[in-house]
Formats: sequence, C-alpha cells, structure tokens
Amino acid sequence: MAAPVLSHVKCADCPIRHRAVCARCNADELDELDTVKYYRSYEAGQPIVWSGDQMDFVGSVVSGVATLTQTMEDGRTQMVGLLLPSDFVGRPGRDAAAYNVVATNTVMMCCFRRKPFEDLMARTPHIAHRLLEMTLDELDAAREWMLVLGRKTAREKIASLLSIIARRDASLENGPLDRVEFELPLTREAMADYLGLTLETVSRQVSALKKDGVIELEGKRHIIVPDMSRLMDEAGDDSDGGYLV
Amino acid sequence: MAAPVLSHVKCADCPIRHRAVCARCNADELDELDTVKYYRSYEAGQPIVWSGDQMDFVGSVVSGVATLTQTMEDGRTQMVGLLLPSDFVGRPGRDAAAYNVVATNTVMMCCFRRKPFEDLMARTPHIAHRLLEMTLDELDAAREWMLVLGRKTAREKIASLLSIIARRDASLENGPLDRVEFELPLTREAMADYLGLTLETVSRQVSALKKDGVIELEGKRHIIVPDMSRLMDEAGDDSDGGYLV
DNA sequence: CCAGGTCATTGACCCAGATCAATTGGAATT
DNA sequence: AATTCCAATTGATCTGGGTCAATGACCTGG
Repeated sequence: MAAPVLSHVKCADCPIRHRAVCARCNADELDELDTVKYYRSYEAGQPIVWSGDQMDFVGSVVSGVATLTQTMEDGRTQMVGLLLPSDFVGRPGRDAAAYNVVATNTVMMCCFRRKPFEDLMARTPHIAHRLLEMTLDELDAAREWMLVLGRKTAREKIASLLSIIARRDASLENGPLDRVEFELPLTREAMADYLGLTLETVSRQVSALKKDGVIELEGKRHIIVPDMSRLMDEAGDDSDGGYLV
Repeated sequence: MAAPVLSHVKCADCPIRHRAVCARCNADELDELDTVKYYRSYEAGQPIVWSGDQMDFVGSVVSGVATLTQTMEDGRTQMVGLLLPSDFVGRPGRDAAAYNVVATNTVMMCCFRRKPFEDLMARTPHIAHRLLEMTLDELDAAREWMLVLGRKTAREKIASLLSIIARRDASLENGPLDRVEFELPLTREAMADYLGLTLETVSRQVSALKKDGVIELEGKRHIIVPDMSRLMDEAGDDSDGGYLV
C-alpha cells in the first residue's frame, strides 16, 4: 500500500495524506486544519457514528475498513457504502448522521472538528469544490450500486463486489491488471448486506465462482483473481470507472 | 401547483424560480446567468441527454417529469433517479453524462450553458455551496433507495414509491397529510425499472394495495391515498425525510 | 364505428434465491 | 488435546416474484 500520488499536503502524520480533503489545499489552509485535527482508532465491530447522532466531526479513514449501513425497524439492513482508506466520512452542513458507520476491523480515523472545518470550507473555495467533486463520485457509486441491487443476479452481484474491491486495491499497487490478489475486508454477512442477499447465497455463489475458476480462495478471506477481465465479464460490467464510496 | 416559497430570484420566466440553483443568489449573480440561459422543451419519450454524451448544459426541470436511467448491454435497465419540477440536472465539473435522461411527458427545461455556469460557480461560494447541499440530498435519496431495492418486498417497494411521490406532491399543495391525491407520472414499466421489478409484479401489487383499501384508483394513473400514514406503514418506512432525486 | 396500437391486468407455471437446519473448520482458551 | 466460539459451507425445502401468454381497456386515426 504505497502512498498515493497526491502530495503537497500538510497533514504529515497521515499515511494516506488526505487525498480526499486536501488534494488542492495549500500549506496555510492545512496549518489551520492541523490545529483542530485529532486521531482516533476504533476496534472491529465498534460503531464510529450512529444514525441520528449529533455528528461533531468529519474526517477520513487512514487505515482499516468501515461500513455505512441503513436499518429497518425489523432488523433488515442494507449497506449503502464501504469506507476504505482515504475515504471521507461526514456531511458538511448536516449535523445529524444519516447512517450507521461501523468499523469492520481496526480503523484509524483522522478527524477534524466539524465547525472549524466548515468555517474553513466557507472561506476556501478549493475545499468546497473538492468536496462537491467527492460527493458527486459517491453519488455515481451509489447509483451504480442501484443497478447492481435492482437488476443483477446473485452471481453477478458477487462478481461486481469483488471486482470493485479488486480494482480499488489494484489501483494502489500498480501491477498488470490481469492478476489481482487481495484480502476481503468483509464477512459473508456484510457482503450479503451490501448485495441485498442472504449470507448463505453469498457463500454458495463464492463457491460457484471458485469452482468455475473465476477466483481462487486461500483461507476464507484471501481472494486471488487470475484474470480480472473474466471477473468483470461475470459482473456484467460495462463500466470502466469503478467507483466505490 | 402554487409557486414555492423561495423568492428573490431573478429568473423571472421560470414558474418554479430555480429553487434548486438560486435559493441564495443575489440579483447580480442571476443577471449574469440570465445572459446564458435558454429554455427547451422535450416531448414524451424523447431523450434529454444520453449516457456518454458531451453535456454542454446544466439546468432545472420547470415542468414535466424525466427519468434518470442506467442500462446494461443486454437491455436490463434500472432507474436511478426521478426528476420532478425544480430538480437540477447536470453535474458541474463533469463533461460527459453518466446516465440517460428521458422525458416521460412534456418536459420544459431551463438550461444554462455549462461553462459560464461553472465560471460563475467558481466565483460565487453561495452557488457552489448550494450545489453541494443538493448533491448531498441526492446522495441521501440514492442511499434510501438502495435500502428499498436491496431489502424491501415488492409490496413495500410499491408503497415506498407511491409514498415518495405523494409526499413530494403534497408538499406543494399544503392540505392535511391524511388524504392525498395525485397523478402517477410513470408507466407500470417505468415503475418496474425504478423498483427493480417486472411490470407484471408492479401491476399485481398495485391491484393488491387497491383491494386492501390502501389506495384507490381512478383510471390507471390517478391515485388517491385515503390515509397517508397507512401507506407509509406499508412502505415499512421509518424515515420522515422523504427525499426524491 | 371499427381497426390497430399502447398500456395494463390477470392467470398458470417455474425457478432463483430465501429459509431452516446440520456440519465443518479454524483460531482462541483452558 | 479438549473445549468453545464464530465464520463459513452445504443440504433440503419453500416461496416471492419472474416468465410466458392471453385478455381487457382505452386511445387515436381512418
């Protein structure tokens, strides 16, 4: 996991360097943010924010993976976003969280108190502009996912999820795109919640993809994709973008 | 359909007064926009923009209804948004459209050429800020819809859709919230595409809701909801927001 | 007033994925 | 090595919604 390209960013302690927030910020602006910045880590399974809670910070994921979920009273839950390192958390201008954010493994967050962040945002067009950009990306991802949820078969859904994670992972290393290898950051149940399936169906379809040689498993979580284009075919994916919230 | 509250907006010709774009703009800014503004109407079924096309304008829907859809190569299609009067179309900063936008009936659009609009946006924080706000609303709507697509039954899906349209419509008139009456702006097929169902299932579930007295039909498109809270119950909806893209 | 077209309803049957239930396989604890 | 625990697999069965097909209900134009 080499450091991404984006540089000239002041937040020196963050390995990911706030790709999300700071890509176009200059040092002065970041100095200001540094004064209200803090780090916090969360254990696997621990809630980071809960739907309806007052949200007093925004920030980005430094390491680990967190999920964004929505729940009905009867317990049915749907994941609406997956937060990987460098992803931004929080909705400037809104004070209550709309979703549950839960750490799936040990998560390190780099947080800014919301008020100062919003003040800074109001004064520096760069940041506001960058945030709009990011929000549009998330919107695209959400809408791409609507197609997955509404119209794809279970097998295609699994392939779509694996393909998104693989591509996202592969963009960090930058080897050739045919063979990709990665650690699944989700339990079968979490995958099911993302895909609108049951965990049994997820398990069956993963086994089926393995039997058909589309993927290889090492243990239960380590996935090897011998041929990315094959996987993307299985996903029924014409998209080349590959966003992920 | 009385004119909404938002005022002090220069775009005099638009009945809806650009709630979306201009809520906080002052006259000077709007004068500038007026010089690059034009109107265009589209007939039922006519594409407004096509996925992948160069998008040279942004704008808002003045009247009529349009759909935002995504399609797979084999023809499966998923609606990812419904555009009602006052909704904004276009993604500032992106030059290619990501979805198909199609008029479902006669649609009047008020458009701004994209370049001048973006220039204005870069100079006036209000507009950028408002746009971020709107995009966050759309993101919430998309994510709410992910729950509908992933976890709700066919009956709940129909109830969710009717409830969203009814609430959106009812907020324009402002009678009591128990009895609501409105014209469905979608064919059964379009509803199916929104809900990730087939048109037959949509038809069956609409009939079922009618048989159970949750809704009444007058013709095929005119819906009467005698008791909104009943309908929202059927939708399994705890949300009070009721966003719609 | 009838012909043809579009949109919607309804029925009969089927299947992908849900549900219920038993088992396996590690990893951690004792 | 035995015990617990939890994630995951696998099997058997059921069902909600898909599929295929026929019919109805309006329109619009001739």
